Amino acid sequence: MARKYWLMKCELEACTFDELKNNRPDSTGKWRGVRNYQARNFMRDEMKLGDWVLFYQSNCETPGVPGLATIVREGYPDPSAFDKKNHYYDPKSSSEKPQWYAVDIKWNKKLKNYVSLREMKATAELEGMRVVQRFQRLSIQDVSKEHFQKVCSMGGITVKV
DNA sequence: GCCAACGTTGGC
DNA sequence: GCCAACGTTGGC
Repeated sequence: MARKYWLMKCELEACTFDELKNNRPDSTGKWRGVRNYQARNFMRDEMKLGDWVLFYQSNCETPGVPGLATIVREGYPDPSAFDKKNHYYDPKSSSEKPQWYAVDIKWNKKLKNYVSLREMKATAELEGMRVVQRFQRLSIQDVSKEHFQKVCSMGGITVKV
């Protein structure tokens, strides 16, 4: 099956890209707390081991992509939805009938140059990419191979895709 | 099942 | 901190 490419948004205060590398066991982050059905479906149905991820930082001074990650655990029921004390607790979700899913991602490679959203918007080849569209709030987005490669080359690295 | 109200996202 | 857009909720 063909490998897929994704963009995952993370707010800076949640976890920076460097923190993912240095502060997490095995440089692996558990992507939990997503409460949007479209993003849920991507995690539950489509993200596969080894898929590439553009790690995107939102809600900060210079939104953009600092680096790459890979999927190391495919969709599994999000445990934070079962935990009453958790901010993301959802009574509609149960282990018998989970509503929400999570994946784990692993730090992979830092781009030589940070690729800002502003640059991406100014790049003709990235036209049509979800993230450059105004008011695009989806936190997990599918990315075409061409767009993925373009962002990597803007970041100063080449990746075997 | 419509749709107004509300909450959240996220760039600027 | 503003505010447009959009997903979700809930009354009817």
